[in-house]
Amino acid sequence: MRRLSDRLDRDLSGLYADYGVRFEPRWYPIVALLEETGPRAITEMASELGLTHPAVSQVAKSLIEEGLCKKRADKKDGRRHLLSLTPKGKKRIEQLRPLWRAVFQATENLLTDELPGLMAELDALDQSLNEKSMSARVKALLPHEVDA
Amino acid sequence: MRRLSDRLDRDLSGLYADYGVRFEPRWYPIVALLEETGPRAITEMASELGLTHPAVSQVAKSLIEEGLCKKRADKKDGRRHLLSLTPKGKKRIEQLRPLWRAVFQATENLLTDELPGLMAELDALDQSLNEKSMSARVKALLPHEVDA
DNA sequence: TTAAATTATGTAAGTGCTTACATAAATGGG
DNA sequence: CCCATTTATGTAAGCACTTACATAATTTAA
Repeated sequence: MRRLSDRLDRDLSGLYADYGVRFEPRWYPIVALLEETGPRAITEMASELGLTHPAVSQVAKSLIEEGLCKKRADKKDGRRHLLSLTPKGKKRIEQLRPLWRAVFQATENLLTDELPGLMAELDALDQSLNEKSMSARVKALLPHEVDA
Repeated sequence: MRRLSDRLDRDLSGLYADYGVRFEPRWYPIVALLEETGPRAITEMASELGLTHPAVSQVAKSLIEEGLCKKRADKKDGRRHLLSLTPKGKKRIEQLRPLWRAVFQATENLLTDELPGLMAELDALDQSLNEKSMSARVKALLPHEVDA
């Protein structure tokens, strides 16, 4: 699974350069989330994207340096910083829209035509691990020499 | 997929410490391969495991420092270094055998009971990408503004 | 009201890989 | 035989995350 996901990432990572628009692949999840839902706090994004907050903080810093995002304090909570898209960020998104559409379409085609059950299986794996972690499963099979 | 594989890795990475045996998770693929097939060269292992040769070289160095492996020149090719298990390495493997068995069993149970189609879908994904890369699929859907 | 506990974010350092670069041995063709 | 090309491995640096640590704001409980 890791090899496959690495493979897909590597395969797609050159597309932005080919497309002639400056954009880092790791920016995508955050930019897409901000476009969809508006200004968000670092930990909110981290939680939703399944990353740690320092990872999001680092990407946020990178996006701010590129001018695609800006940060402001949350009036309701002095600890929080809300990240949002700049006009430049929104314009970059519009430039990339056709590329992202093509990626979605290609993914959709692949899943529909060739891998009809993949998403269901991955969701089921997620659920199964929610119910019982892999390590718990392993430990249940071991002689009682390992702490629970 | 990446989140899931990360999740599984993180979940299992504490098992060695819990089990009370000193072993790094990234050693496993190489140690297992050496046990199964005997002494191997760096690039052979890299190719079979889907890693780059520097990655394997780094793990090899780590294993040698731990005393689990040793390296010798290949008599047939003066460039090649064959990595093999030391007696200490073989002993470490025997210590870990019950844990690895439990991991295999847990995996088997999960695949058989809850995710019967997962491996087939992942194999199919691999095949599909062999036939046509994801970026090629995307580019086929784009207006003709991107180099083929 | 105050202090302890919790939560938000930044920074530093580590991890496990990758790509880039370098050197040397082997191979193949003229 | 000689040389250009290919192949094997090591080292350096980069990448995208993680964990650890630190500071500060907010919340909760006494």
